[in-house]
Amino acid sequence: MLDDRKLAVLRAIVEDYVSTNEPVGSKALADRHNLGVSPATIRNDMAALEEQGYIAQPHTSAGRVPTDKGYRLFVDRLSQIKPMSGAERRAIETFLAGAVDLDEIVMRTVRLLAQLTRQVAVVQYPSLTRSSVRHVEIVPLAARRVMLVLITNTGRVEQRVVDLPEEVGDERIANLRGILNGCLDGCGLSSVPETVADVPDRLPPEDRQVAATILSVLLETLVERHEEKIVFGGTANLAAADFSVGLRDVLEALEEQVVLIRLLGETHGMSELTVRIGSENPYSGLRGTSIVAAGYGSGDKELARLGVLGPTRMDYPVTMGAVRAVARYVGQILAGS
Amino acid sequence: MLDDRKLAVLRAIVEDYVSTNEPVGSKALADRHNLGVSPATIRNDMAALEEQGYIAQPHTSAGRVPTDKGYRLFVDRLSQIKPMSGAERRAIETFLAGAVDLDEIVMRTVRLLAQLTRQVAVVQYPSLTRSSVRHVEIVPLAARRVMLVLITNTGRVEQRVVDLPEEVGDERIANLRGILNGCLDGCGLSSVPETVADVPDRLPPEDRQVAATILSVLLETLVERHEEKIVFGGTANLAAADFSVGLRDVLEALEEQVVLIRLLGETHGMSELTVRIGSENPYSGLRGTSIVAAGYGSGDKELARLGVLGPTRMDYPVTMGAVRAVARYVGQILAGS
DNA sequence: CCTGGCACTCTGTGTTCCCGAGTGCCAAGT
DNA sequence: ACTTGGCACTCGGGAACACAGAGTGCCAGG
Repeated sequence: MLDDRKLAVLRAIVEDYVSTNEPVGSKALADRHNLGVSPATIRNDMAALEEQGYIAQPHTSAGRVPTDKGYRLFVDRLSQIKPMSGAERRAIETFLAGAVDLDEIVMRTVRLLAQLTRQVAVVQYPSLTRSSVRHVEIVPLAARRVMLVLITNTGRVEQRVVDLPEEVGDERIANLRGILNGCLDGCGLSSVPETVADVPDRLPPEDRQVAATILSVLLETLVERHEEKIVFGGTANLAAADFSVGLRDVLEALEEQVVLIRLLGETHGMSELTVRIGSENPYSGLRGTSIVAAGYGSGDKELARLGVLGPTRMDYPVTMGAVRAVARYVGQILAGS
Repeated sequence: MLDDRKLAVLRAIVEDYVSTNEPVGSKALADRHNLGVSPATIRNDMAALEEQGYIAQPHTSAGRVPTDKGYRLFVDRLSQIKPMSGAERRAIETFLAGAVDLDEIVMRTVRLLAQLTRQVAVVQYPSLTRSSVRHVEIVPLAARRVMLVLITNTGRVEQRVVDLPEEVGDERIANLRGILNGCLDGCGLSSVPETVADVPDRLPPEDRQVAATILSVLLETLVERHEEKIVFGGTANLAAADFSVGLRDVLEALEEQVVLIRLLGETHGMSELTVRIGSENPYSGLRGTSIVAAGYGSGDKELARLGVLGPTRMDYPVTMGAVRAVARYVGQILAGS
């Protein structure tokens, strides 16, 4: 059905179209790639490819353009991820290593991805639910007010101010803090609720009310922040890539956390690249854009995802290489800090 | 030089141009506003206004368009800030009040501003340098590693991991924490360096090395984060306002923290609105855009600034009203939390 | 099954033309 | 002295049109 030459033609079409941004005709193909056959033959192949929906012509008697289906085949079978050069790798490593805290790691990652791919970068903060407790701190602020600080093993810090029902002295706070850290240290965040369930019972009766208040805020924090935090950058690259579809929709989508999360997609296993091409992706405003995403994490646990978003007409091999490389290095940095 | 009627004509031109986005001619002016004079008279006035640089015509025999100078005069003398309606105020208040921590306050403020003004919103985090210490926490993470957490009175939290030169037991940490909080509580961040200068001397000799390490990180945090944090949102509104100048430049400027900071401008006193029109602003990529900014803070101290950025052709009275209102409410929320 | 040739079909571009909005100026009116 | 109507002029932008060029599909011959 699709012999090797037809596939080669498709590959050539994708590559040329990506680099020239113009519909590509049979003659140009014969010239620029040495396929060893004449334009007429290529035309026949193109007719077959079009027949099966891999390419299309914008108007009669214009060159051909890959369809989403065509890109899909290209990504799955015709292209090879282009690895980063040694110099690039070192640059990535040193750039990321300069970060002092999680916020900065994430921020730098966004910049790096945007710059490497010349596209919009999207990075999700390491998931709260999949990480574990490193420390819980209760800081007295006023007589009846404390600040609850939760530090995870990924370096993420959540803080919340809690108003207490009564005045509580420092030593009682210290006691509660000790108990909490005792039972929560290293505890996976998803199992925090059951772990702390019996804490009030272990306290003297007069402290239970206070403990319950603090615990409820703690649990609330976990739940509310299940809504994962995502940042993006490099939108200036959108303006350069003259978008077929209005980029207003794209910008709107980017500002919708919910959409963004769904875009990065479900977990598909560590360092596994997910590519969503044009209409494959779940949000209608993003027809005409593709997403290349990967999971990252420390060790073998995927903590979150990152990726880039760009026009369907993008250089997939290079983009995929960059995303994969960045995902790996971020994982390393995270594990090392 | 500029009698009342000429000013009225200028005002009418600005208003019409803002609402229609088309050069406005003498006839249209006479029709839409009852200036009580004929188009011919208006033409004379327009000639005078053009002579003095308040308006210009894009091409010969087209209508007139306000120049930056024209907008400036309009803002300074011809317009009145449009206050928010009661309903809008209540909406702002409740929307902001729902935030649980500083990050969320800032994020919500950005959304709010963007939505109210249909422009790009820019919000600076409350300045570290102008706020004061609420609490310093030192959390042991491992034998030779602690996390330093700095909480300011504006709710901002900075954390940093510190590697210690030697193992330090919990009680020594607690001691240091006590001393730090004792002398830093309520201390303005800018005076932290001198305040902690003598802390090592007050410690037993064996702790001095550790204290010095921690203090140096603390000071470093203050300095590094002097680079203020700024977030923005509502870029989708840029696409709607068909920008004369390429919006690529605008997006680029927005992603440059440094530029953004300069855009919001210097302190001009609390709740004072700063308007930068087109070429008045310091970054060449933003010709054709105006910035409306205001300071906000709790009490009478300006902590940071916020504002919006949009095309020069914007509805200044409404925008200024929205920015001022939001700045006030954010200040209130901040003071109350 | 490949290839060269050929007729056909479009799009995009350049040209021309013309309409209309808007101006500047002038002379007359108040 | 200012306002007003009249008038000639200018220029941008849209419509109509023609045309070159790129690209295609098909066919007959190798």
